[in-house]
Amino acid sequence: MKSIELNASQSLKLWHDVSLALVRDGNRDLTQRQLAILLVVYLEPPPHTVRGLAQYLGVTKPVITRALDTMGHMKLLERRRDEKDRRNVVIRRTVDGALYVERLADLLSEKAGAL
Amino acid sequence: MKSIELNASQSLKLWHDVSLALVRDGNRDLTQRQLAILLVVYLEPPPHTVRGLAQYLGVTKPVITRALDTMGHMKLLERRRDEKDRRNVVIRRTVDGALYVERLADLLSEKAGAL
DNA sequence: AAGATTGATTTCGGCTACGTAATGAAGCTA
DNA sequence: TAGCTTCATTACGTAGCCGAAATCAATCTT
Repeated sequence: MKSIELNASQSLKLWHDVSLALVRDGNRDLTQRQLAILLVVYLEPPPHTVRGLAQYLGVTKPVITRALDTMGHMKLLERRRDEKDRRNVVIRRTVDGALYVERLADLLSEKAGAL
Repeated sequence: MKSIELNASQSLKLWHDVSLALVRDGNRDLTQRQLAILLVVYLEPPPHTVRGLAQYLGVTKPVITRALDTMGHMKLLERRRDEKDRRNVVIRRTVDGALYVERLADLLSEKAGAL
């Protein structure tokens, strides 16, 4: 496995390179908040609820609801009622979302390797 | 100097951690595009023009103009007429902008170190 | 000097996200 | 079962960014 040494200046360059690649790809779909939410759902252990995400990210619940609307429509994740307590909505991963995150990881990996 | 080994999964976690920190800080000011523009200005050698940035980032010129309006108002960078060819606008760094980028670098460094 | 070209900005109508507050729906309590 | 509490969503008015096309200013061409 390829690996690198990473210092402050290089991590900044990594952020620059990846941001640049995302912008060039026309990746205007997700806001910073939406991407953060997506990563939490895919990198933190489930279950995820609206309230939980809102609290974890330090934003209001409508922010989460709207992000779920948008990303749900993109099929990047999925809402499901919690059958144990039907007030809750459980956010679940999807195949498309997993692919999206995987592509981001590939991009990061590629840019990190090029440092 | 602290340094780490970075693979695909870890770089993804780094992105997650930094995104999360930015969202939690209420860092809702800059869009992904704006941040990308800012980093280009601060990490790539000058001079930077509207046309040059637009071409480099693969966006239209009005996108750059508007981003400069916004970030100029935040004092993150500065417009200046090019005296050699007064059609051009040269984008210059500012103290506030440098501090902003530096804080991002610190954040990245901190999160990278914690991996 | 007239017209074409180049660089940046402004205008336009449209879309998306925002925060706050109100509403809806489910579960809990007494 | 009536009334709180909790979770999520919707409503509402505001603000910002979008792309495309029009405009403005400076320079170049001939």
